[in-house]
Amino acid sequence: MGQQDIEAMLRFFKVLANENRLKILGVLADRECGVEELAALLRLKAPTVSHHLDKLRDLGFVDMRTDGNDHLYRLSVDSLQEMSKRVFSSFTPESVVSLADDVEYDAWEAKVLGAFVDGEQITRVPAGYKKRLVILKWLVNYFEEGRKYSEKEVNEIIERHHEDYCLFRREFVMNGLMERRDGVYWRVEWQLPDLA
Amino acid sequence: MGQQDIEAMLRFFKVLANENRLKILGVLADRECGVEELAALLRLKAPTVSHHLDKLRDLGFVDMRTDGNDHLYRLSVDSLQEMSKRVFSSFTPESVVSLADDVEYDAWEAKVLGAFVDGEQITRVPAGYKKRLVILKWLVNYFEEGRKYSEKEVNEIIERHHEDYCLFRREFVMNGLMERRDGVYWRVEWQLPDLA
DNA sequence: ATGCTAATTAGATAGCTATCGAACTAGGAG
DNA sequence: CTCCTAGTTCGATAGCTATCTAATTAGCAT
Repeated sequence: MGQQDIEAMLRFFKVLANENRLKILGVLADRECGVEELAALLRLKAPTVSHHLDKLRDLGFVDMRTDGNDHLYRLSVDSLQEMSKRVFSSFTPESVVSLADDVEYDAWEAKVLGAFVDGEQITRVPAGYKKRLVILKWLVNYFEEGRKYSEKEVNEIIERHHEDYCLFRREFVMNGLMERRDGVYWRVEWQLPDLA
Repeated sequence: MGQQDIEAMLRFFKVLANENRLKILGVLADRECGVEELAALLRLKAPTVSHHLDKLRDLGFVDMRTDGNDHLYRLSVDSLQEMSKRVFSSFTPESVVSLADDVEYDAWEAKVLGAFVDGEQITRVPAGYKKRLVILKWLVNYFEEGRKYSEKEVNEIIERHHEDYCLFRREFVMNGLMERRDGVYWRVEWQLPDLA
Protein backbone atom coordinates (compact mmCIF):
# COMPACT_ATOMS: atom_id res chain seq x y z
CA MET A 1 0.00 0.00 0.00
CA GLY A 2 0.85 3.65 0.16
CA GLN A 3 4.01 4.58 -1.62
CA GLN A 4 3.72 1.73 -4.09
CA ASP A 5 0.03 2.30 -4.44
CA ILE A 6 0.32 5.89 -5.45
CA GLU A 7 3.06 5.21 -7.96
CA ALA A 8 1.07 2.53 -9.71
CA MET A 9 -1.97 4.73 -9.79
CA LEU A 10 0.03 7.62 -11.10
CA ARG A 11 1.49 5.59 -13.96
CA PHE A 12 -1.96 4.37 -14.80
CA PHE A 13 -3.46 7.83 -15.00
CA LYS A 14 -0.50 9.37 -16.79
CA VAL A 15 -0.65 6.83 -19.56
CA LEU A 16 -4.36 7.31 -20.03
CA ALA A 17 -4.26 11.09 -19.80
CA ASN A 18 -3.53 11.63 -23.47
CA GLU A 19 -5.97 12.00 -26.27
CA ASN A 20 -4.03 10.13 -28.90
CA ARG A 21 -3.33 7.20 -26.64
CA LEU A 22 -7.02 6.89 -25.86
CA LYS A 23 -7.79 6.96 -29.55
CA ILE A 24 -5.22 4.26 -30.18
CA LEU A 25 -6.97 2.09 -27.63
CA GLY A 26 -10.22 2.81 -29.38
CA VAL A 27 -8.91 1.78 -32.76
CA LEU A 28 -7.19 -1.32 -31.43
CA ALA A 29 -10.37 -2.38 -29.69
CA ASP A 30 -11.84 -2.77 -33.13
CA ARG A 31 -9.01 -4.31 -35.08
CA GLU A 32 -5.39 -5.31 -35.05
CA CYS A 33 -3.17 -2.59 -36.53
CA GLY A 34 0.36 -1.89 -37.60
CA VAL A 35 2.21 1.25 -36.61
CA GLU A 36 1.99 3.04 -39.93
CA GLU A 37 -1.69 2.29 -40.16
CA LEU A 38 -2.32 3.85 -36.77
CA ALA A 39 -0.17 6.79 -37.74
CA ALA A 40 -2.30 7.40 -40.81
CA LEU A 41 -5.55 7.09 -38.89
CA LEU A 42 -4.47 9.54 -36.20
CA ARG A 43 -2.58 11.80 -38.62
CA LEU A 44 0.64 11.35 -36.73
CA LYS A 45 4.07 10.12 -37.75
CA ALA A 46 5.17 6.59 -37.09
CA PRO A 47 7.75 7.38 -34.39
CA THR A 48 5.17 9.22 -32.37
CA VAL A 49 2.82 6.29 -32.49
CA SER A 50 5.64 3.94 -31.64
CA HIS A 51 6.35 6.04 -28.60
CA HIS A 52 2.73 5.94 -27.48
CA LEU A 53 2.54 2.20 -28.00
CA ASP A 54 5.61 1.84 -25.79
CA LYS A 55 3.80 3.44 -22.93
CA LEU A 56 0.65 1.46 -23.49
CA ARG A 57 2.65 -1.73 -23.64
CA ASP A 58 4.52 -0.92 -20.44
CA LEU A 59 1.26 -1.10 -18.56
CA GLY A 60 0.16 -4.10 -20.57
CA PHE A 61 -2.79 -2.39 -22.21
CA VAL A 62 -1.78 -3.64 -25.65
CA ASP A 63 -0.20 -6.81 -26.96
CA MET A 64 2.05 -7.09 -29.98
CA ARG A 65 2.60 -9.90 -32.38
CA THR A 66 5.09 -9.69 -35.17
CA ASP A 67 4.12 -10.75 -38.68
CA GLY A 68 6.90 -10.46 -41.18
CA ASN A 69 7.96 -6.88 -41.13
CA ASP A 70 4.84 -5.67 -39.43
CA HIS A 71 4.32 -5.32 -35.73
CA LEU A 72 0.65 -5.85 -35.21
CA TYR A 73 -0.79 -4.40 -32.05
CA ARG A 74 -4.09 -5.29 -30.44
CA LEU A 75 -5.95 -4.30 -27.33
CA SER A 76 -5.41 -6.40 -24.26
CA VAL A 77 -8.87 -6.12 -22.84
CA ASP A 78 -8.10 -8.26 -19.81
CA SER A 79 -5.22 -6.14 -18.56
CA LEU A 80 -7.15 -2.97 -19.13
CA GLN A 81 -10.16 -4.14 -17.22
CA GLU A 82 -8.20 -5.82 -14.49
CA MET A 83 -6.07 -2.78 -13.88
CA SER A 84 -8.93 -0.31 -14.03
CA LYS A 85 -10.86 -2.41 -11.59
CA ARG A 86 -7.97 -2.36 -9.19
CA VAL A 87 -7.49 1.39 -9.51
CA PHE A 88 -11.14 2.24 -9.19
CA SER A 89 -11.63 -0.04 -6.25
CA SER A 90 -9.10 2.20 -4.53
CA PHE A 91 -11.60 5.01 -4.60
CA THR A 92 -13.42 4.04 -1.48
CA PRO A 93 -13.07 6.63 1.25
CA GLU A 94 -10.77 4.40 3.27
CA SER A 95 -8.41 3.64 0.41
CA VAL A 96 -8.13 7.20 -0.77
CA VAL A 97 -6.60 8.04 2.55
CA SER A 98 -3.64 5.82 1.76
CA LEU A 99 -2.71 8.11 -1.10
CA ALA A 100 -1.35 10.42 1.55
CA ASP A 101 0.63 7.70 3.30
CA ASP A 102 3.93 9.41 2.79
CA VAL A 103 2.94 12.94 3.69
CA GLU A 104 4.31 13.95 7.04
CA TYR A 105 1.32 15.05 8.95
CA ASP A 106 3.54 16.84 11.43
CA ALA A 107 4.82 19.27 8.82
CA TRP A 108 1.94 21.63 9.31
CA GLU A 109 2.10 21.67 13.06
CA ALA A 110 5.85 22.01 12.93
CA LYS A 111 5.52 25.05 10.72
CA VAL A 112 2.97 26.65 13.00
CA LEU A 113 5.09 25.96 16.07
CA GLY A 114 8.09 27.38 14.29
CA ALA A 115 6.14 30.55 13.60
CA PHE A 116 4.72 31.14 17.06
CA VAL A 117 7.04 29.39 19.47
CA ASP A 118 10.68 30.14 20.14
CA GLY A 119 12.27 27.42 22.23
CA GLU A 120 10.03 27.20 25.26
CA GLN A 121 8.39 30.58 24.78
CA ILE A 122 5.20 31.36 22.95
CA THR A 123 6.08 34.54 21.11
CA ARG A 124 2.72 35.35 19.56
CA VAL A 125 -0.81 33.97 19.78
CA PRO A 126 -2.21 33.01 16.39
CA ALA A 127 -5.57 34.47 15.50
CA GLY A 128 -6.97 31.55 13.53
CA TYR A 129 -8.68 28.66 15.29
CA LYS A 130 -6.71 25.88 13.65
CA LYS A 131 -3.36 27.41 14.44
CA ARG A 132 -4.21 28.25 17.99
CA LEU A 133 -5.19 24.66 18.51
CA VAL A 134 -1.74 23.55 17.45
CA ILE A 135 -0.16 25.77 20.06
CA LEU A 136 -2.55 24.52 22.71
CA LYS A 137 -1.80 20.92 21.92
CA TRP A 138 1.88 21.68 22.21
CA LEU A 139 1.46 23.51 25.48
CA VAL A 140 -0.75 20.92 27.09
CA ASN A 141 2.07 18.42 26.82
CA TYR A 142 3.73 20.11 29.76
CA PHE A 143 1.02 18.58 31.92
CA GLU A 144 1.10 14.90 32.91
CA GLU A 145 -1.84 12.80 31.97
CA GLY A 146 -3.91 11.46 34.83
CA ARG A 147 -2.56 13.95 37.32
CA LYS A 148 -4.64 16.69 39.05
CA TYR A 149 -3.45 20.29 39.22
CA SER A 150 -4.60 23.20 41.33
CA GLU A 151 -5.35 26.42 39.48
CA LYS A 152 -2.20 27.91 40.97
CA GLU A 153 -0.08 25.07 39.56
CA VAL A 154 -1.72 25.42 36.15
CA ASN A 155 -0.98 29.13 36.07
CA GLU A 156 2.60 28.53 37.11
CA ILE A 157 3.30 25.99 34.39
CA ILE A 158 1.67 28.06 31.68
CA GLU A 159 3.51 31.16 32.76
CA ARG A 160 6.84 29.52 31.96
CA HIS A 161 5.78 29.73 28.29
CA HIS A 162 3.55 32.77 28.10
CA GLU A 163 2.64 35.52 30.49
CA ASP A 164 -1.09 35.42 29.83
CA TYR A 165 -1.91 32.27 31.80
CA CYS A 166 -5.56 33.29 32.07
CA LEU A 167 -5.99 33.18 28.30
CA PHE A 168 -4.47 29.75 27.91
CA ARG A 169 -6.16 28.26 30.93
CA ARG A 170 -9.46 29.35 29.51
CA GLU A 171 -8.62 28.10 26.02
CA PHE A 172 -7.62 24.71 27.42
CA VAL A 173 -11.03 24.21 28.91
CA MET A 174 -12.95 25.73 26.01
CA ASN A 175 -11.22 23.47 23.49
CA GLY A 176 -11.60 20.37 25.57
CA LEU A 177 -7.93 19.76 26.27
CA MET A 178 -8.45 20.11 30.02
CA GLU A 179 -11.37 19.76 32.36
CA ARG A 180 -12.01 21.44 35.64
CA ARG A 181 -14.13 20.70 38.66
CA ASP A 182 -14.07 22.35 42.09
CA GLY A 183 -10.98 24.38 41.20
CA VAL A 184 -9.04 21.27 40.14
CA TYR A 185 -7.74 20.79 36.59
CA TRP A 186 -6.69 17.67 34.67
CA ARG A 187 -5.72 16.76 31.13
CA VAL A 188 -8.23 15.17 28.81
CA GLU A 189 -7.56 12.90 25.87
CA TRP A 190 -8.29 15.24 23.00
CA GLN A 191 -10.29 14.24 19.96
CA LEU A 192 -11.39 16.03 16.84
CA PRO A 193 -14.52 18.07 17.49
CA ASP A 194 -17.51 17.34 15.29
CA LEU A 195 -17.80 20.17 12.78
CA ALA A 196 -21.47 20.10 11.91
CA MET B 1 -21.03 9.10 -26.79
CA GLY B 2 -17.85 9.43 -28.76
CA GLN B 3 -16.53 12.96 -29.03
CA GLN B 4 -18.08 14.02 -25.77
CA ASP B 5 -17.13 10.78 -24.14
CA ILE B 6 -13.47 11.07 -24.88
CA GLU B 7 -13.27 14.65 -23.70
CA ALA B 8 -14.84 13.87 -20.36
CA MET B 9 -12.56 10.91 -19.90
CA LEU B 10 -9.56 12.95 -20.84
CA ARG B 11 -10.34 15.66 -18.31
CA PHE B 12 -10.84 13.00 -15.68
CA PHE B 13 -7.49 11.35 -16.30
CA LYS B 14 -5.60 14.60 -16.70
CA VAL B 15 -6.73 15.87 -13.34
CA LEU B 16 -5.82 12.63 -11.62
CA ALA B 17 -2.49 12.23 -13.39
CA ASN B 18 -0.55 14.31 -10.94
CA GLU B 19 1.16 13.18 -7.78
CA ASN B 20 0.40 16.21 -5.66
CA ARG B 21 -3.24 16.25 -6.62
CA LEU B 22 -3.57 12.61 -5.61
CA LYS B 23 -1.91 13.38 -2.31
CA ILE B 24 -4.29 16.25 -1.75
CA LEU B 25 -7.19 13.88 -2.24
CA GLY B 26 -5.54 11.54 0.22
CA VAL B 27 -5.19 14.19 2.88
CA LEU B 28 -8.68 15.55 2.35
CA ALA B 29 -10.12 12.08 2.66
CA ASP B 30 -8.91 12.14 6.23
CA ARG B 31 -9.70 15.66 7.30
CA GLU B 32 -10.90 19.05 6.21
CA CYS B 33 -8.01 21.36 5.39
CA GLY B 34 -7.20 24.94 4.56
CA VAL B 35 -4.90 25.92 1.72
CA GLU B 36 -1.88 26.83 3.80
CA GLU B 37 -2.18 23.65 5.76
CA LEU B 38 -2.13 21.57 2.61
CA ALA B 39 0.78 23.60 1.34
CA ALA B 40 2.78 22.82 4.45
CA LEU B 41 1.94 19.13 4.33
CA LEU B 42 2.94 18.77 0.68
CA ARG B 43 5.85 21.20 0.97
CA LEU B 44 4.41 23.46 -1.70
CA LYS B 45 3.47 27.11 -1.74
CA ALA B 46 -0.09 28.28 -1.32
CA PRO B 47 -0.64 29.45 -4.91
CA THR B 48 0.35 26.06 -6.22
CA VAL B 49 -2.10 24.30 -3.96
CA SER B 50 -4.80 26.78 -4.85
CA HIS B 51 -4.21 25.97 -8.47
CA HIS B 52 -4.49 22.23 -7.88
CA LEU B 53 -7.65 22.68 -5.84
CA ASP B 54 -9.14 24.62 -8.74
CA LYS B 55 -8.73 21.65 -11.01
CA LEU B 56 -10.05 19.22 -8.46
CA ARG B 57 -13.04 21.43 -7.85
CA ASP B 58 -13.77 21.76 -11.57
CA LEU B 59 -14.47 18.06 -11.69
CA GLY B 60 -16.27 18.19 -8.38
CA PHE B 61 -13.81 15.98 -6.53
CA VAL B 62 -13.59 18.41 -3.62
CA ASP B 63 -16.04 20.72 -1.91
CA MET B 64 -15.21 24.00 -0.23
CA ARG B 65 -16.81 25.74 2.68
CA THR B 66 -15.67 29.10 3.88
CA ASP B 67 -15.13 29.72 7.57
CA GLY B 68 -14.07 33.25 8.39
CA ASN B 69 -10.92 33.84 6.46
CA ASP B 70 -10.28 30.17 5.85
CA HIS B 71 -11.42 28.18 2.86
CA LEU B 72 -11.82 24.68 4.13
CA TYR B 73 -11.68 21.95 1.52
CA ARG B 74 -12.93 18.42 1.90
CA LEU B 75 -13.16 15.36 -0.31
CA SER B 76 -16.40 14.85 -2.18
CA VAL B 77 -16.48 11.10 -2.04
CA ASP B 78 -19.73 10.83 -3.95
CA SER B 79 -18.53 12.70 -7.02
CA LEU B 80 -15.30 10.82 -7.05
CA GLN B 81 -16.96 7.45 -6.89
CA GLU B 82 -19.76 8.35 -9.24
CA MET B 83 -17.39 9.65 -11.86
CA SER B 84 -14.95 6.77 -11.54
CA LYS B 85 -17.78 4.36 -11.91
CA ARG B 86 -18.83 6.01 -15.11
CA VAL B 87 -15.32 5.99 -16.51
CA PHE B 88 -14.70 2.47 -15.39
CA SER B 89 -17.86 1.22 -17.03
CA SER B 90 -16.52 2.64 -20.28
CA PHE B 91 -13.80 0.04 -20.29
CA THR B 92 -15.82 -2.77 -21.70
CA PRO B 93 -14.57 -3.86 -25.12
CA GLU B 94 -17.58 -2.34 -26.86
CA SER B 95 -17.28 1.04 -25.20
CA VAL B 96 -13.56 1.37 -25.77
CA VAL B 97 -14.29 1.29 -29.47
CA SER B 98 -16.20 4.53 -29.15
CA LEU B 99 -13.03 6.29 -28.11
CA ALA B 100 -12.10 6.20 -31.77
CA ASP B 101 -15.43 7.55 -32.92
CA ASP B 102 -13.92 10.56 -34.59
CA VAL B 103 -10.99 8.90 -36.34
CA GLU B 104 -11.54 8.65 -40.04
CA TYR B 105 -11.08 5.05 -40.78
CA ASP B 106 -10.61 5.80 -44.46
CA ALA B 107 -7.46 7.78 -43.83
CA TRP B 108 -5.27 4.73 -43.96
CA GLU B 109 -6.70 3.33 -47.16
CA ALA B 110 -6.65 6.77 -48.73
CA LYS B 111 -3.00 7.09 -47.93
CA VAL B 112 -2.18 3.70 -49.41
CA LEU B 113 -4.17 4.42 -52.53
CA GLY B 114 -2.43 7.75 -52.85
CA ALA B 115 0.90 6.00 -52.68
CA PHE B 116 0.24 3.22 -55.20
CA VAL B 117 -2.49 4.50 -57.47
CA ASP B 118 -2.37 7.47 -59.81
CA GLY B 119 -5.81 8.32 -61.11
CA GLU B 120 -6.99 5.05 -62.60
CA GLN B 121 -3.59 3.46 -62.84
CA ILE B 122 -1.88 1.24 -60.31
CA THR B 123 1.67 2.52 -60.41
CA ARG B 124 3.30 0.03 -58.05
CA VAL B 125 2.28 -3.12 -56.26
CA PRO B 126 2.81 -2.94 -52.51
CA ALA B 127 4.76 -5.78 -50.95
CA GLY B 128 2.96 -5.99 -47.61
CA TYR B 129 -0.20 -7.99 -47.28
CA LYS B 130 -2.30 -5.29 -45.66
CA LYS B 131 -1.50 -2.69 -48.26
CA ARG B 132 -1.99 -5.03 -51.18
CA LEU B 133 -5.42 -5.80 -49.82
CA VAL B 134 -6.33 -2.13 -49.92
CA ILE B 135 -5.41 -1.97 -53.60
CA LEU B 136 -7.37 -5.14 -54.32
CA LYS B 137 -10.46 -3.82 -52.60
CA TRP B 138 -10.18 -0.65 -54.64
CA LEU B 139 -9.71 -2.53 -57.87
CA VAL B 140 -12.52 -5.00 -57.30
CA ASN B 141 -14.97 -2.12 -57.26
CA TYR B 142 -14.68 -1.97 -61.04
CA PHE B 143 -16.67 -5.20 -61.11
CA GLU B 144 -20.40 -5.22 -60.55
CA GLU B 145 -21.73 -7.32 -57.75
CA GLY B 146 -23.88 -10.27 -58.77
CA ARG B 147 -22.68 -10.28 -62.35
CA LYS B 148 -20.65 -13.08 -63.97
CA TYR B 149 -17.50 -12.35 -65.97
CA SER B 150 -15.54 -14.49 -68.39
CA GLU B 151 -11.81 -14.68 -67.79
CA LYS B 152 -11.29 -12.54 -70.86
CA GLU B 153 -13.54 -9.81 -69.48
CA VAL B 154 -11.77 -9.93 -66.14
CA ASN B 155 -8.40 -9.53 -67.79
CA GLU B 156 -9.67 -6.66 -69.85
CA ILE B 157 -11.02 -4.71 -66.93
CA ILE B 158 -7.93 -5.26 -64.83
CA GLU B 159 -5.68 -4.28 -67.66
CA ARG B 160 -7.15 -0.81 -67.72
CA HIS B 161 -5.49 -0.28 -64.37
CA HIS B 162 -2.40 -2.48 -64.44
CA GLU B 163 -0.72 -4.50 -67.13
CA ASP B 164 -0.21 -7.61 -65.02
CA TYR B 165 -3.79 -8.90 -65.07
CA CYS B 166 -2.64 -12.40 -64.19
CA LEU B 167 -1.26 -11.25 -60.88
CA PHE B 168 -4.38 -9.42 -59.84
CA ARG B 169 -6.78 -12.10 -61.08
CA ARG B 170 -4.93 -14.60 -58.99
CA GLU B 171 -4.82 -12.29 -55.97
CA PHE B 172 -8.55 -11.67 -56.22
CA VAL B 173 -9.26 -15.35 -55.86
CA MET B 174 -6.60 -16.02 -53.27
CA ASN B 175 -7.85 -13.25 -51.01
CA GLY B 176 -11.47 -14.19 -51.40
CA LEU B 177 -12.63 -11.10 -53.25
CA MET B 178 -13.69 -13.14 -56.26
CA GLU B 179 -14.64 -16.71 -56.88
CA ARG B 180 -14.30 -18.80 -60.00
CA ARG B 181 -15.93 -21.89 -61.34
CA ASP B 182 -15.75 -23.36 -64.87
CA GLY B 183 -13.86 -20.35 -66.17
CA VAL B 184 -16.46 -17.91 -64.87
CA TYR B 185 -15.65 -15.23 -62.25
CA TRP B 186 -17.86 -13.26 -59.90
CA ARG B 187 -17.45 -10.85 -57.05
CA VAL B 188 -17.79 -12.07 -53.48
CA GLU B 189 -18.80 -10.07 -50.46
CA TRP B 190 -15.51 -9.71 -48.69
CA GLN B 191 -15.08 -10.16 -44.98
CA LEU B 192 -12.14 -10.01 -42.65
CA PRO B 193 -10.24 -13.29 -42.70
CA ASP B 194 -9.84 -15.08 -39.40
CA LEU B 195 -6.24 -14.53 -38.27
CA ALA B 196 -5.68 -17.59 -36.11
C1' DA C 1 24.21 -10.02 -51.24
C1' DT C 2 21.28 -5.80 -52.20
C1' DG C 3 17.66 -3.16 -51.79
C1' DC C 4 13.06 -2.23 -49.85
C1' DT C 5 9.67 -1.77 -46.18
C1' DA C 6 8.24 -1.22 -41.48
C1' DA C 7 9.62 -0.29 -36.93
C1' DT C 8 12.38 1.54 -33.47
C1' DT C 9 15.86 4.66 -31.43
C1' DA C 10 18.16 9.10 -30.93
C1' DG C 11 18.20 13.94 -30.89
C1' DA C 12 15.96 18.31 -31.30
C1' DT C 13 12.07 21.36 -30.69
C1' DA C 14 7.69 23.21 -29.38
C1' DG C 15 3.86 23.32 -26.24
C1' DC C 16 1.98 22.42 -22.10
C1' DT C 17 1.86 22.35 -16.97
C1' DA C 18 3.58 22.76 -12.27
C1' DT C 19 5.66 25.85 -9.54
C1' DC C 20 6.87 30.08 -7.49
C1' DG C 21 7.05 35.23 -6.15
C1' DA C 22 4.46 39.37 -6.29
C1' DA C 23 0.39 41.86 -6.44
C1' DC C 24 -4.32 41.89 -5.28
C1' DT C 25 -8.88 40.73 -2.58
C1' DA C 26 -11.64 39.86 1.17
C1' DG C 27 -12.74 38.89 6.07
C1' DG C 28 -11.98 39.40 10.79
C1' DA C 29 -9.52 41.59 14.91
C1' DG C 30 -7.92 45.35 17.37
C1' DC D 1 -10.94 52.62 10.19
C1' DT D 2 -6.57 50.20 9.75
C1' DC D 3 -3.91 46.18 10.11
C1' DC D 4 -3.37 41.43 9.57
C1' DT D 5 -4.18 36.96 7.76
C1' DA D 6 -5.63 33.49 4.32
C1' DG D 7 -6.79 32.92 -0.36
C1' DT D 8 -6.74 33.90 -5.07
C1' DT D 9 -4.97 35.85 -9.42
C1' DC D 10 -1.19 37.23 -12.46
C1' DG D 11 3.13 36.77 -14.81
C1' DA D 12 7.28 34.48 -15.35
C1' DT D 13 10.10 30.32 -15.38
C1' DA D 14 11.60 25.58 -15.36
C1' DG D 15 10.67 20.86 -16.35
C1' DC D 16 8.27 17.58 -18.61
C1' DT D 17 6.04 15.43 -22.71
C1' DA D 18 4.41 15.00 -27.44
C1' DT D 19 5.96 15.49 -31.77
C1' DC D 20 8.94 15.57 -35.60
C1' DT D 21 13.21 14.47 -38.64
C1' DA D 22 17.10 11.76 -39.23
C1' DA D 23 19.58 7.72 -38.41
C1' DT D 24 19.47 2.78 -37.27
C1' DT D 25 17.79 -1.97 -37.08
C1' DA D 26 15.36 -6.06 -38.69
C1' DG D 27 13.04 -8.87 -41.93
C1' DC D 28 11.64 -10.03 -46.78
C1' DA D 29 11.98 -10.29 -51.56
C1' DT D 30 14.53 -9.97 -55.52
